[in-house]
Amino acid sequence: GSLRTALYNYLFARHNNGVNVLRIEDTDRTRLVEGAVENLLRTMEWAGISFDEGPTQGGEYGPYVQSERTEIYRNYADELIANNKAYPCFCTSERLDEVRKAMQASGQPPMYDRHCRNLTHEEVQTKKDAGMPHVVRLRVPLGETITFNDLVRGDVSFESKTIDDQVLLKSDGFPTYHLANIVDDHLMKITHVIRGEEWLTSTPKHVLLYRALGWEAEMPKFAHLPLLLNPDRSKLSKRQGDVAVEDFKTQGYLPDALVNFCALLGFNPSDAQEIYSIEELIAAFELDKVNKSGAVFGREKLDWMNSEYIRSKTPEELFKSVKPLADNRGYAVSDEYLLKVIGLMTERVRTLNDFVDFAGYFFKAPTEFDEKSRAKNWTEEAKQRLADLLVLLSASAEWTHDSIEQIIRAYAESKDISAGKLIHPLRLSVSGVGSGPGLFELLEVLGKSEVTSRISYALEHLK
RNA sequence: GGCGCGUUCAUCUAGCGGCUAGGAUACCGCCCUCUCAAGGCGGGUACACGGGUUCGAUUCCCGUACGCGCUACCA
Repeated sequence: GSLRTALYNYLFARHNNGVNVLRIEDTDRTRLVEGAVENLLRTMEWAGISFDEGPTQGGEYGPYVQSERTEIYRNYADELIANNKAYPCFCTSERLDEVRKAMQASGQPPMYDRHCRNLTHEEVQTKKDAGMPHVVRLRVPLGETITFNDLVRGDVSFESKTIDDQVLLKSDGFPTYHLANIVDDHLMKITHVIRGEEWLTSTPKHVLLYRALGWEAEMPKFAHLPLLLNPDRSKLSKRQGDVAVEDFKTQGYLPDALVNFCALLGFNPSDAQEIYSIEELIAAFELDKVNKSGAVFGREKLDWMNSEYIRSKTPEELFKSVKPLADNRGYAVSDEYLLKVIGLMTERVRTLNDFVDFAGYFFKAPTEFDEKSRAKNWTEEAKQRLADLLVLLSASAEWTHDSIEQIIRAYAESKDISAGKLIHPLRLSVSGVGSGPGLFELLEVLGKSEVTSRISYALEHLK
């Protein structure tokens, strides 16, 4: 989901010759994860999403990491209090919990009861002097209708009485998302905020904040993207399978394919084309072509698209991605050999991993054999013929798919049987499975000595 | 519960008052064929429901149902 959001921001910025800004919103100290930023940066780079301003590239409006900007937020919080737009709140989280429970029990929406909203200066001072921890809350005006225009959804309205007196500054001195976001968007001269739909109901709070700070005129435009959904239509989450971007990488998906696929989840340039280069996506991207309803992240179409991208590449291009996978599995083969395997398998795989997982027989002689094919093809008669063929193949001076085919077809003709009667058992004996690339090509790539030894092994061990 | 957003094939979607409702994935069948894959051809499946507005609604309006999101000192 985050990848898709980042992608749309990127596409929108590039389409409009704008500036794509990366800001690290790390204001929750309880959820800090070691290396998360580096991981994010790596992921974005892999996906081909670049930024013009941010923690690594810098920019006019830095720092781009919120935890380095706490002073700024505190100053604005103070300003808001001074202007009576916000107020300190000394309620403990225990009290807040009780209030919420009580309201829920009586059928009320669980909101803050605004207990500290009207504290006098003296009361505030006394509590501060006593060292009581406090937060800063937005003084939400009562009885107003807040309307804003969303670039995806049109006008959206909320009644201010349904909006909580949002916490802006936490008791640890860090801002919440709401304060930090508005302050930074303003200071960094953000023109467009493109984010997930889960933020839609927070937006009136943000509008109120812009007003309270006197910035409403320069408020950015909002675009709330439809959510990406699990197959059960709940918000896409890691709890239901591997959906972190790194997981797709390790599962052998090409970044271009993932990006292409994600781009088309919620956006469509409105013709029949499915495969889009990033340049085409940038050229076609318009916010008003973005859908309003959530999209199920379906794996089948991604698989298809990935196979399309794989097929569009040459063996040489695929080599550098496949080689490490082969190495990882301990398959010590020459580059030349691996290149040939890739050539034979390209149109049969859906992911990069399939090159090595799906066709292990290229790297290791089979010791187990597909039962279905065995039952069907491994007859006494077939074994007899394979023994003959083994002799013929061993005697062959040439070893190309053409020469192999000639030998096999000639033998079939001499026995007055169809070539299939030889091909199927032969495939089973050398690959252990009943399907795969054309047999003659397969035998050529495997090489003469490997083929003859595998046939011998099968003849001896396969009953 | 409250508030908000949404609703075209199983899935991703096209459609922006008049179409036999189009494409893609998946699925099924046929062709090709040594198998698989690819490719070619063909097939089935959708406008949530009820009211309006209109000569005419998938399209505009209202309601209902359903789904999802938010409702934290998380983002």
